[in-house]
Amino acid sequence: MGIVERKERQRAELREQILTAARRIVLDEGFEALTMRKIGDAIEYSPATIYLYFENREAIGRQLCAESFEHLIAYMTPVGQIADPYERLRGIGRCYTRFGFENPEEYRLLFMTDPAFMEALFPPDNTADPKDPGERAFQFVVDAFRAAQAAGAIRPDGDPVALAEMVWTACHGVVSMTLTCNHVLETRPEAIVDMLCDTILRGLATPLTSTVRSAS
Amino acid sequence: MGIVERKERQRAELREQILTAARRIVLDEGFEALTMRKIGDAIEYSPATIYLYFENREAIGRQLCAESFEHLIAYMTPVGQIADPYERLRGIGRCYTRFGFENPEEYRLLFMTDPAFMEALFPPDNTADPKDPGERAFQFVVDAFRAAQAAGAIRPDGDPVALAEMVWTACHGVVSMTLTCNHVLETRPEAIVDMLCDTILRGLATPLTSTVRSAS
DNA sequence: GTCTATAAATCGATAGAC
DNA sequence: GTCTATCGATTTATAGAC
Repeated sequence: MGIVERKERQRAELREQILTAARRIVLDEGFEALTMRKIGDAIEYSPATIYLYFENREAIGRQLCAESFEHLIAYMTPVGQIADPYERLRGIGRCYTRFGFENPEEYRLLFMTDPAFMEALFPPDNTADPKDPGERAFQFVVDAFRAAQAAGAIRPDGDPVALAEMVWTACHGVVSMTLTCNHVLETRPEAIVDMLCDTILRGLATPLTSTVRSAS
Repeated sequence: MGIVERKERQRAELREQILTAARRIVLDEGFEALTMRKIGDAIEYSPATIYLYFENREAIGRQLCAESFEHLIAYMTPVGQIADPYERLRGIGRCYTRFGFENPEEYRLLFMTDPAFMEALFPPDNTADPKDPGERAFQFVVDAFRAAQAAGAIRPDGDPVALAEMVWTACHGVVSMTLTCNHVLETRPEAIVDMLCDTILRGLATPLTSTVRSAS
């Protein structure tokens, strides 16, 4: 409880104020609308001061990105409670897309902006370090597929990693298309997601002999 | 062959030069890198001159967008030759995504930029005018689903429009995720597309009774 | 630690000379 | 029809006073 501690505390507080102001701007107007001047106005400090707390604008973006990723994970964690592997996979698709629909600017920042921020979440090279938050969350989906295969809910062939990337990209498509070209889709986005997950899971559950076309 | 005609010809030529220069910039560096100054430098005219041929930067973007859409349609038309409705649907997914992979900046301009350009392709309100190029191309996919249903290749229930939007958004997901976060996906994008189309079509072909879970 | 002031670089768009 | 010149408004980031 000395002077040094107080200074550190105050420094951390202002840093948090900067992030809070930046988060509000990004959530309201998108990342490209985030400027040092706006942050300075919001926290009632000169723009120059911000550079004493963050290297540059990108560093703020990276930090916001990491926090938004935690937000996404918070959306997904309840799915872990679902025992039925088939329903768990459906829940993953639903929760992931719901995060996007309900937090459009956060989703934009995470997955629709320059990949520079993503790289902070995923390993820069192919280390696949399980400590990376992105890798950890993705592994959750992979495990769900593995469990579904083990339980016989879906076909045992097929690389779980590839399957996870397949549903991830497909779900991303519904969200990103909805966010970019809102009024173009005639069908309700949530209905598309449900149809998509159902169709994919049914396609994976199908015994190979039951398809209409067997050859040619 | 009078003076008036020559002037009109020259005017059209310069207009085309502007578009060619703009197209090259957008294809190389993306739409946000397109500036009137760069165009002026490229065609060796003052930036001010460009405003005599296009209202503003957005008008150039709209024109480029329309041309890129024709490019996309050129990728898709060969699929019309495929008689087998099941294979035609697979071909649609493959050709659509191939356009995106091979023409990333055009794809970005069409489907990953401000919706202002899309609106030039799709009806501004819900008129669904079949003359709109976007509506026309989308109808092509809808018709493919209708044909597949009629031929018994996929289940007869399910709105063809919703099905078309489902595969469209799913394919869009693979392309946009690949373009935005290239190195994040472990699986080859083309492999994801194939797996996705196969799985979806198999899911649609499945008789309802053959799924693993029948109730609960 | 914070500020003012400013550098240095953009940009879109326009007025007016020629 | 084209140009020069410029307005006016951005931006990020920094130098240096206090």
